[in-house]
Amino acid sequence: MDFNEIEKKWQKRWELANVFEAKEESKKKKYYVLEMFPYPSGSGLHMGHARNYIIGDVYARFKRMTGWNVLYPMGYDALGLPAENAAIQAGKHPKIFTLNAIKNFIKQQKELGLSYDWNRLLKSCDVEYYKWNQYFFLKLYKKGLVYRKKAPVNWCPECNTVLANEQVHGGKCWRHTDVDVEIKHLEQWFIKTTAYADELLEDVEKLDWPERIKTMQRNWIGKSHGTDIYFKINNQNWRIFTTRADTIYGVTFMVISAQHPKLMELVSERQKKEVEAFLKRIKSTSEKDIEELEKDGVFTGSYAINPLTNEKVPVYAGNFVLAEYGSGMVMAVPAHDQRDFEFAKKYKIPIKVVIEPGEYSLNPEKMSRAYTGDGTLINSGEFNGLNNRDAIEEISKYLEKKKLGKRTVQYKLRDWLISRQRYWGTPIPFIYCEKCGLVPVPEKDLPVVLPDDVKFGEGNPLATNKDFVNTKCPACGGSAKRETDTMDTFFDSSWYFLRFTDNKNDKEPFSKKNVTYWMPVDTYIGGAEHACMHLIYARFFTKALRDLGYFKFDEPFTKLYNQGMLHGEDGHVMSKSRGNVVLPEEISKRFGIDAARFFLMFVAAPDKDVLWSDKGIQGSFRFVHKLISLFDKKKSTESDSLLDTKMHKTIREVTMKIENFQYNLALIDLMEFVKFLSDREKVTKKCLENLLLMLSPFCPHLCEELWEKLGNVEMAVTQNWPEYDEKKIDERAEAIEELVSGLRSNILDIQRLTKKKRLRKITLIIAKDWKSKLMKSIKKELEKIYDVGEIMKNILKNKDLKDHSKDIQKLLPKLVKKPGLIPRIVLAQTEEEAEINKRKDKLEKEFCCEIEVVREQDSKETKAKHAMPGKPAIIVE
RNA sequence: GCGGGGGUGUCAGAGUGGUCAAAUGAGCAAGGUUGAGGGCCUUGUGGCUUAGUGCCUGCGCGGGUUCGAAUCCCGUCCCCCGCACCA
Repeated sequence: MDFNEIEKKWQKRWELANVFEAKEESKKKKYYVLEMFPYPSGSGLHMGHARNYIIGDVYARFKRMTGWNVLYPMGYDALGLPAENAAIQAGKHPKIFTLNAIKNFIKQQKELGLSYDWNRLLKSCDVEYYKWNQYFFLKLYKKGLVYRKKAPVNWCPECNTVLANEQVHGGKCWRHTDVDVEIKHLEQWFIKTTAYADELLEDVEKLDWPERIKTMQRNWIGKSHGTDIYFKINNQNWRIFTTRADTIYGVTFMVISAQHPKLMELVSERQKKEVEAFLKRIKSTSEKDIEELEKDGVFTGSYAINPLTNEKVPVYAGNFVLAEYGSGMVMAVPAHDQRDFEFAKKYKIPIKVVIEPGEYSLNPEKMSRAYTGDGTLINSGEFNGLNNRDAIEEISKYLEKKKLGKRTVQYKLRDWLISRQRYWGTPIPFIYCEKCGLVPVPEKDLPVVLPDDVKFGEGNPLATNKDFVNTKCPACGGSAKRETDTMDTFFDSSWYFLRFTDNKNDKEPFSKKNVTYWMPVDTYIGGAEHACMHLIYARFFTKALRDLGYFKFDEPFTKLYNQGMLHGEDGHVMSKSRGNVVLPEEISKRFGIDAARFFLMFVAAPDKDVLWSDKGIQGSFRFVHKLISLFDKKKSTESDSLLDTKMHKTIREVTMKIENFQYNLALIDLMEFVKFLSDREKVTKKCLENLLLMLSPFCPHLCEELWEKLGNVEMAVTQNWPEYDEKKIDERAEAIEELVSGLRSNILDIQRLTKKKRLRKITLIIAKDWKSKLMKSIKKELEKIYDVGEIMKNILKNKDLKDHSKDIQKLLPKLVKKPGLIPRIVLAQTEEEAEINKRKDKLEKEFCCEIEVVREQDSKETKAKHAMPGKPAIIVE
């Protein structure tokens, strides 16, 4: 069988028949499956990406077959820095670079057999898409959710432009490795995400998301209760935020962020040089880099007055204080905060203890680290003796009364800095007019089209394009200049899922009807790396648009599924630079894409990180062949209880497991089913059909092919998912089968161990003591009826049993109040014996010897005593 | 630094209080098939022992809770991921 040929054949047929098209008119209930908006990287798609999409594809296919009207679209987050970097370095225009990359992606994705509705395709670099970015930006502006503020940026004097953190390497420019990056403060556009901080936090509870992602979101929003305290510095009030108002008597210095916009106001003439030198030492704006650095700081020359003690303490500028959080300045209590402690030690600042642990006393001279635990207040004036937790409350109240402070709520979540000084993004639709100031582009003048003809590598490409920059003021008609900042690409990915519901609409971003029908996304699939930023922005956007009246739902993604990462065989993340990339097309050539899909879904649970294995896929390849040869078997129309049991049980298990994303386990069940069918002489057509249908989400091409070979005209993808009948599942038939096959392997074992090729006579002695087997069966039955833990608790109430855990099992039946349960199982003994007798002929034939079946009580053999409960003993002559 | 996740057999990975010496696949070994190899099929694959039952050890390391722990708790070591201008 030529796999690549059948892949092409079915991909074509699916496309021609439009089987994956999502339509709004349907009697079925809608289901929206979505994978996170991929960035079409220039290096194409590797196995790691493939795994992600296949996880979604399996689910979408499964949902379609189980009776849902499924929307499963694909689009590309096409704007962004890598394309622009390529433009600067390789001289390729970002548009050509990106469109090529997308073309490649689509081709590769189609070869994977993914069941997207390609009619819904989106590219965020199309004007038809990004004009709606501008539209929404203006809506948010009107709603008062957009503002401008100075913020620090990386600046390369050589490139004459702003650099992304990514373009800064060790404080130097990525293109000019000997040029120091400077920090500039520029006016930037912000979106007030914090306006929704509370709702974003509260609604986390409503989401059916992995608990760890929810935790990360909560931490990211980082709501904390604290107190604003006013310290006088140079006769001006400076607000500082603290969660530890209880330690205010322990303040021995203050630290202002090195990035604080008003820092220079505090710097005295004498200290100016030193501070400037310090600022130069700190190159990058990135917090990551700051926090990896050692605590570093410099005295500003100013002193702050503690509002409660009236003590004068020095103000330092420091690299470990965040300008963006709280007030950008902290009161430092070295005795009770580790960072403050380290700083104080370094600059020989006094340490003042204000909390006593209780069991022992703290000596500021001898402390090796800060004491951050709870305790009783000392050295704190009238608050001495209070427990420190109560003191937070008391001191805050006191400060409020004296108008020296205020209790507040502080969020770690910051407003979203949305402007980028870059070309390859959505132009921010604003105009600067000398007379009228900042003027929004009127909605009717949208879109502001990104010009193609620009120069890269010398300053900001948009700013140097005269045709773009020079324009007329929409208010007064005078000459004016366009905003040259573009939007963060997270803006694009914050609402793309809405556009999929109505991607061709040129009158509005989406119709209310469609968005109401399809949204919210039922299952959203993507990596945990988006746990904070993208998912917060998208949630924020949804809430903001809801309040603008576009729809009524509060949350965009009902359920979130985090897929794991695929690593290369060397254990590292797959990446071109590591050279451990595995390409789907190469694997497909060797094994067919279905075997690859099978392996990827089989190797581990979809949410786990796994290692690619070239050897491992061999097993999947073998399975595919086994499956194909299964179809050469004789087909029978007659079924039996064992076959029914296996089939219905498999359907039950597989259905449940796919629903829960336990693809790996579902595939094991299917493999075992195939093995079972292969070992039988005849199989029914129904079995084979159901098998194919269940396997079709994983190996769609091959299943279509085999499905057709069975004589079916309608495609497998259009079929309904097989249903199971609980009544047809006969656990006992299975148990007997197990017993007999166990017997067989026992005989084989003996053959091997005795090295006798031919056994003359085998005596099977059926043990009288079936207890153990019985117990197991009983327990299994019990588990269906009771919670086992409950039963154990009941047993434990009987004190005498405490030391006899092994006996507990034996006592289980006594606890069973359900009559009839035990007799039914006891009955099984004789049935099993009969079953063995039935198979005797077959076994004799197989081993070419005589087989005798006796019951234990009939046997004089002493060895019969050792007959294993549950398995017949065997005597070999 | 802060936040999140994870350490299971030769390997990749199931299993998250009891039916566990631990699914499944890979690897390795033996046997069968084959002119040979490959492929395929069967069996085995922690240790000791038995024809079989059994016992010991065992899920990063050290403690604890429990009748019972890979699974829960505490401590500890190591690895991975995110941290706001990468998407």
